[in-house]
Amino acid sequence: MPAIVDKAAKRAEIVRHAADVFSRFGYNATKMQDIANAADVGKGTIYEYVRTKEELFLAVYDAWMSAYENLIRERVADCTDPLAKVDAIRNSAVEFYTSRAEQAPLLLEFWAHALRTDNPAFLERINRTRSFLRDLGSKLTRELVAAGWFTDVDARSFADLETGISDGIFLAWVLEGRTFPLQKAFTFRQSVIGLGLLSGDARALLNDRLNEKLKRGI
Amino acid sequence: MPAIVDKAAKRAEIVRHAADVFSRFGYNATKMQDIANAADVGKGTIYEYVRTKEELFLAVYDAWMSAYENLIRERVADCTDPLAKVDAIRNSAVEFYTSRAEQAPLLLEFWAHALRTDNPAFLERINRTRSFLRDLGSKLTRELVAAGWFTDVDARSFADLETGISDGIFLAWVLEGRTFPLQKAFTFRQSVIGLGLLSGDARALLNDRLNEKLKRGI
Amino acid sequence: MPAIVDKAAKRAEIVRHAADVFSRFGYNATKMQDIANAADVGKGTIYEYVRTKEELFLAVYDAWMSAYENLIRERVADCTDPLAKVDAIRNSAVEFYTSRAEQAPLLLEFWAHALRTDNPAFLERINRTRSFLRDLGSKLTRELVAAGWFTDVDARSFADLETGISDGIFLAWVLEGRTFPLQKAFTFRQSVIGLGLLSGDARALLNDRLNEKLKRGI
Amino acid sequence: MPAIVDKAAKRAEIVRHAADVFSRFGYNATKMQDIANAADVGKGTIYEYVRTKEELFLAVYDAWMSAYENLIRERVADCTDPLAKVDAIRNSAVEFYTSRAEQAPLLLEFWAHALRTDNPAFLERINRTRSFLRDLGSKLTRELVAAGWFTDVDARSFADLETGISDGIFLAWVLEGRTFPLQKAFTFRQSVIGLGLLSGDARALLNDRLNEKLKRGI
DNA sequence: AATGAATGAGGTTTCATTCAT
DNA sequence: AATGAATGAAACCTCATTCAT
Repeated sequence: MPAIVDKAAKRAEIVRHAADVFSRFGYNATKMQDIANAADVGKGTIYEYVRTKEELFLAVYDAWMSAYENLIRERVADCTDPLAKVDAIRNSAVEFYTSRAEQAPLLLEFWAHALRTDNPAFLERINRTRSFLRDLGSKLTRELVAAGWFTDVDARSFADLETGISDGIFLAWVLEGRTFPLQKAFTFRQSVIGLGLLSGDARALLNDRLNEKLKRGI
Repeated sequence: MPAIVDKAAKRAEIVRHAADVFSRFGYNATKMQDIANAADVGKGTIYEYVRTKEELFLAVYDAWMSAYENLIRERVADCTDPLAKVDAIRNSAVEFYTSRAEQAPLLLEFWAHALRTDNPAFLERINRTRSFLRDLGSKLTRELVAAGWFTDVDARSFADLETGISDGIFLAWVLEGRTFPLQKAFTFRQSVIGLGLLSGDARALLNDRLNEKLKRGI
Repeated sequence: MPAIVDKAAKRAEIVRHAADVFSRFGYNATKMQDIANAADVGKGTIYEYVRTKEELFLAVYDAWMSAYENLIRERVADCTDPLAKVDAIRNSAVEFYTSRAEQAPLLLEFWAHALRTDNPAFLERINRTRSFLRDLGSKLTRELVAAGWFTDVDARSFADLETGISDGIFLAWVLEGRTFPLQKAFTFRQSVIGLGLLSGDARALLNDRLNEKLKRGI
Repeated sequence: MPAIVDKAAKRAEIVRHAADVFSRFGYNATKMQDIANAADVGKGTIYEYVRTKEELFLAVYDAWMSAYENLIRERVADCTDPLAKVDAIRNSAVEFYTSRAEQAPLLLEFWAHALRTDNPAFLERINRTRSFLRDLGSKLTRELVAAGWFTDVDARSFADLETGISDGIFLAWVLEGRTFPLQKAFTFRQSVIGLGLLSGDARALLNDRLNEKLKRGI
């Protein structure tokens, strides 16, 4: 009886180990041999599942971002209330990055690499997630505006701003050695943003609590 | 009589050319020979002014960030009004990054590199600028609060958030191929943030204009 | 079924070619590419069997000295008479060096290198052969004293002196461009030494023959 | 008034410092800059007195060997008795090498280099000292034979053997890290040789003392 | 399918030497 | 005479990828 594992499963296994090694040593310092050792396969075997080291790098990023998107999708699907969806997205981001704290620097390497390689698949994959977040954010923003929670705002611009802010906080978190709690930074940010966008009625309801958070800081 | 150009000037000259070549091809793809050619010196000459390729990379970043800090310092010094200072900082950032659009991807590479190299000077240099921005931002935030423009807010947290947002917008701008005007993104961001932090009086004064901007988007 | 040539055999093959090239051009002038060409393998292949050029140099010396020790061991094992053993050792040395005349200068380079490198393995390897010769020489000297051939002499000191003399003659031979027959120098040396150590009885037996040789010279 | 030091004196000064640095680091590891620093002159200045690094190496060796020859010449000139001259030569060698123990490894490097370089001046310089020793030794041997101290022996062969033995002992001394007293090894060697060459009458005179030394060893 | 031996292009850095001042 | 800035040839070693088994 042949082994039941199919090609896709073995590829995923290799990618998983590659993620591990890349995370630890960085893309450049990682040798294909290291990955082969980690995955407990021969060096040549990797090339049965992946064309180049670069493709492996892309596969690692793809796996992460797919997991990220799925996490958000699931969490958001569990909510009916748009405000709860906002919380779900924020929490997903915090959880995801926190749980992958060790891998975080690799994301920066990935972005840097994407800007230099000839292979367009890198920027494409990055933008797939950006689109996902932009569409989700836009839709949600429109819901919040429609529900009267938000001032009338350009949904697309606001969604992009939100994504940018998340990335910026993440960047600071990585560059400062992950020395502050991501959770708090995201909460603080939400207070600042929320207070700005809240309509008169919503503001009357939440003003005190948000102002208190602003004052307290991270 | 000594030569007219001193060592420091020649070093700066080499760094200038290195910045050029690094920007075009990226750190890894750039060969020392390329830089030597660009600077019209022998390959060995570079090593009279710089110990390693890495040190040259650091020197390039240092030159940029020093210029960036000086630009902000000068612009801010020209203002008396705290709100004008806020504009000055924002404009400095926009101008700086816009004028160095071609070099922008290199900044990402630098950050990625800083997280992987053993040389602590990289993260140290990064954090020098972060500290500068944090201190300046904190001071300004406190002025704005004291002047009654801002709600009472934790100055340090807010300054960090602002820096993070700027970086995040910059990141999006770079990753999306600099296809949107940085200026507009910064302005939109300021509207969102401003609206949130404005006190009642300030809000009454500016509400309509800011709301209009929020609605318009980038 | 595995390949017929195992790693050790291929390594030995590479070392053999390295010995060749090193001998011809010297350690410093030899490029790894030269060795690769000689061995008809890729440059990288060498590094599959050897970590550095230095290690290759050591391997060459090790191969030679191991062969040298083995030659002496075998020749001595074939003798029962202690005087025959003395001849066997002398002849081994002469044969070995004569058959490797072209390689001789490399031995000097090896010694010089051993004194400068940080790698202690070089001096260790040298001293392994020295110990071998010292032990063998000491044992033989004691046999000759016991058998009444030699005056009572400190065996260890004498063995060391003998090794030193051999090296000295070898050195002269190399530095003078191998222009005199090693064989004759060794024989002359033995006459001088022999005459000195021979006990009264032994001297009476051999005096005329040895004196004749002394008078004749090399 | 110009400085009184002439070119030759300054050259000697540079060579002196070069000897120092070469001795410490070895020929290859020594950089011209190191020598310039040690001599407290500019790098270019060295080239006013010496054509190449190799020539400097030769000059260092030449200075040493000239001093060595002169030492022997003077010591021998002080003796009338041929046996005293033998002692003088031996003592000169021991003193010279002992006083330059730190420089000893460089001699090996010099020999190795001489065998590889295209420049014939290296081997020529080596052989000048060898000739000096050979001539001196031959002459002395003939004196000792004539005076009845030595058995009739081929003077040239014996002188060469003696030089070889000295070099061999020196070699052992260097390779074993100068861990034994050169003096004792030379004395022991003389006992062995002396006992062999001494004529019947001389032997009768010295036999007991030499045999005692043989038994004692180094 | 799995392997790992073989490959060789590629790049940073060193350092002896030159020469304009 | 003295200098030291400039030079560029030179060489070790790495490592992604291939391919015969």
